[in-house]
Amino acid sequence: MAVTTRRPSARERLLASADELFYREGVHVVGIDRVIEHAGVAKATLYNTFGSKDELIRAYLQGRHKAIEKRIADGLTAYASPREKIIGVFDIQGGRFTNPEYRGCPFVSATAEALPGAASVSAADDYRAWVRALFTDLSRQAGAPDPESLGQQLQVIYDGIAVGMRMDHDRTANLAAGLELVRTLLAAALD
Amino acid sequence: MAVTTRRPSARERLLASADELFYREGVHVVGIDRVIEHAGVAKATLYNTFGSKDELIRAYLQGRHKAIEKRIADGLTAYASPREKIIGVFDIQGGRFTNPEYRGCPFVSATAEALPGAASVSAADDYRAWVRALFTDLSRQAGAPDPESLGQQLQVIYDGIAVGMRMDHDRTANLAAGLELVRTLLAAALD
DNA sequence: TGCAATAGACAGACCGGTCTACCCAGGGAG
DNA sequence: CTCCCTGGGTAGACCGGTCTGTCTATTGCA
Repeated sequence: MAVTTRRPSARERLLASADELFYREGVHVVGIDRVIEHAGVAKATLYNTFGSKDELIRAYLQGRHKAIEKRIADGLTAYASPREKIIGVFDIQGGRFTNPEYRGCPFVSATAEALPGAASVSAADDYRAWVRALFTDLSRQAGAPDPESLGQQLQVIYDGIAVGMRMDHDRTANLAAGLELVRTLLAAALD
Repeated sequence: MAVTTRRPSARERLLASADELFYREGVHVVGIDRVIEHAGVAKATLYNTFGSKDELIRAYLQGRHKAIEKRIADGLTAYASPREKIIGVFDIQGGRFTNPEYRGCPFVSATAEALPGAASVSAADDYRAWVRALFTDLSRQAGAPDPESLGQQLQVIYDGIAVGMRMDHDRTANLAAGLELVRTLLAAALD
């Protein structure tokens, strides 16, 4: 009954390798050679599959985006009201943030020193638009009088937590402060 | 009566060049050769003066730190109460944030892909400790029941605004959301 | 005369990307 | 069943360029 364990394709191994190395050490620091060596894939295969390092970075970020989307979509089913779902987003992501392997928002890191036209920039744009739409939609469903404004404020908190989680030593205090901030904001905007 | 316009020292020119290039394009992207060329200084002088690129980055970040400290200290004299001073920090920094040349928090950018022992990391630690102390002290003076918690929440907002300012297109909405968030938070924590 | 600063060659490593040559499993065709 | 071909993958040399950092030799000024 065991499923035949198919060896992952070269593309899958490349993406897994890029995801691990790019996130842990940074897209600029990690070179192509290390990605292919860690994936056990030839260099020509990388360039046949992705075309350039920039496109590999894009694929890596899009994978992160999809994973976050799925994690939040799955996690939010456990929360009932829109208001609880907003808290839920921070709870779900907070679980990731407290992971010792958390290295900050991959989109913030990848675009920190990116050139204007880089693939990472457009991938980050897509991600941030999705986050904002998520918060704005939930705010609207929760009956906020100005859902755009509330959504943007929630994103400010979301970003602030992620930055503090990467740069500060006391992650617990940071996350707690962010959650407290969310509760205060919701009480003021919805009650 | 004109002050004799002394030519800036090599150290000063190097720091000014590093500040401009490192901030605009990033500490990893900009190489030593561009820094010295823009400063009009020989490479050997750079290494005699700073010892390494890492130490030049540290000096660049320390200069940013001092400049922010001075700008806020000067600006805050225009605000009377501690509570107004808290708003004042965001007003003062918000003026920088809306500058079209704003490229995000230099400490966030410089440490985005830094190796664990890099000079940028310790410089960023110093800066963040100062920001937190600033917010915590003002919160205490404002009579907050839990100044540490309020200070940390203010830093979350501070970070979130900076990230949004770098990554989003609509900076005005981002800054407005952050300021609104600060007012809501202060009303809840101090009233 | 002495010292700091200069220009610039140089070293050694690494970068992204290209290219050649080879291997080998799978699937028709005979 | 066997043969052959195709196509994806592999290994790794190689390219031009850039990186940080060192060193030499020279210049200009006090």
